Amino acid sequence: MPEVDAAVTPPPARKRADARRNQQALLDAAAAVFTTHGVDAPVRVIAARAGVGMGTIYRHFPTRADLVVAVYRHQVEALAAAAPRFLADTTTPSAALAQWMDQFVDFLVTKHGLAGALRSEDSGFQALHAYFLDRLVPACASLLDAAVGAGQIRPDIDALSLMHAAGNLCIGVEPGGDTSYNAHRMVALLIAGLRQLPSA
Amino acid sequence: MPEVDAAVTPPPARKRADARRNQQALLDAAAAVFTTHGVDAPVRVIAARAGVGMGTIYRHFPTRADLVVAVYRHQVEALAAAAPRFLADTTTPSAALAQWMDQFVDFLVTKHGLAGALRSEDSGFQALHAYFLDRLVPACASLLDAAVGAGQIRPDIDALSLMHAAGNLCIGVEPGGDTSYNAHRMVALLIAGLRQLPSA
DNA sequence: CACTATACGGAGCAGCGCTCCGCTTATGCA
DNA sequence: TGCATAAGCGGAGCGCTGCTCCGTATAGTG
Repeated sequence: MPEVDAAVTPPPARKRADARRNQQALLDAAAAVFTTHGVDAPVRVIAARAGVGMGTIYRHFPTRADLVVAVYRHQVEALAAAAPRFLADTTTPSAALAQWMDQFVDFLVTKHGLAGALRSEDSGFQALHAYFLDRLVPACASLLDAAVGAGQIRPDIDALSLMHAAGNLCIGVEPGGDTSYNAHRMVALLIAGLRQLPSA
Repeated sequence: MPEVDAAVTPPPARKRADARRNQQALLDAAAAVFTTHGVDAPVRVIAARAGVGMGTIYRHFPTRADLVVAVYRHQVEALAAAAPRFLADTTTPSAALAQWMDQFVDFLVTKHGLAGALRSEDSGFQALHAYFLDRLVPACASLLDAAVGAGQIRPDIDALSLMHAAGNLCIGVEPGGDTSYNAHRMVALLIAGLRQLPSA
């Protein structure tokens, strides 16, 4: 059955060279524009920066979410992969949870408007929502379960809600923000609240 | 000095009858449209519902925030006024804070998209932000200070940040939402976290 | 009743997301 | 190397927004 290998790496209908080039150009352009103008930047701007037409951007990334996911995929995967490591390297599961959440907050806060987009009901961001949840909720759940198992935090909360809350707490926060509001501290407070065991 | 009364109720350049009528019609229309389509509803829709033209809506309410504030002013004032009552009627200051916050969450959650709008950096919502902060932060601060004074919660958080966080936790929540996420619970968790005294 | 300050209406402009289709070009084959 | 053709490209254009501007209508006044 040599097809096994072929199935794993099916010469994926290798695209034309210019198509691949444009796709990469779009990713680079989007990454740049997202950091300066946020993930809500006009599509035209991204296309212009990549030096392609409107049609091209929509062919490669049918919805805005597809583009956002493609740009941040690496970082999201890394965050998901970091969860078990945190669990192993940290003294207590609840500390691991807190640290991982801090990483999550860092990620969101440095991405101009991403947290808001994640929250948006706007169709076209659906896929973004789905991808983030799919990758990060299980990672969060593993930490949460460990902490619950160790009796360190109350069991009556699910990972989805926790991620949801943490994400919300990051909305509108800018790295260089001059307000007193601090997303890290708020998420830490939330986790502190989780330590209040219901019976205690 | 009979002018004192005149200063309190200065016959405020009494407007034309049709102007007053239209203003009221706009308020009614906006209230209705906001509840069905959210505070981001197209201006044209509100104008049409009130039976007036585009120009009229912008003359009475130059920015969208002005309209939103006008529609919800009563409820916001009531919320602000309720704070001292909660403090008097509740056994402990921190319980009063929790209950008042619950009221705040109720208010936001039942107002389709208001929490999101409050968070928006969008110019034109600035006034909304300012008004809410101006009315509610002092109310929250009075409860917070009382609780801190009673040694029930940690002192290293300001009312503005707390309101900010609670508001964020309500973003995107719909009253009949079928998700597991519950804004009330999350805000309660946050306050529970506040009970963790820093020294303890 | 006439006159004027006040208010009204909606056409129109600019910016956005997204689609659609005629044109261009890379690629495999002879 | 040259050609046929599928694959890909570009941007004009549509529909929907927020918001402005100015010619028109009318409420209030003497």
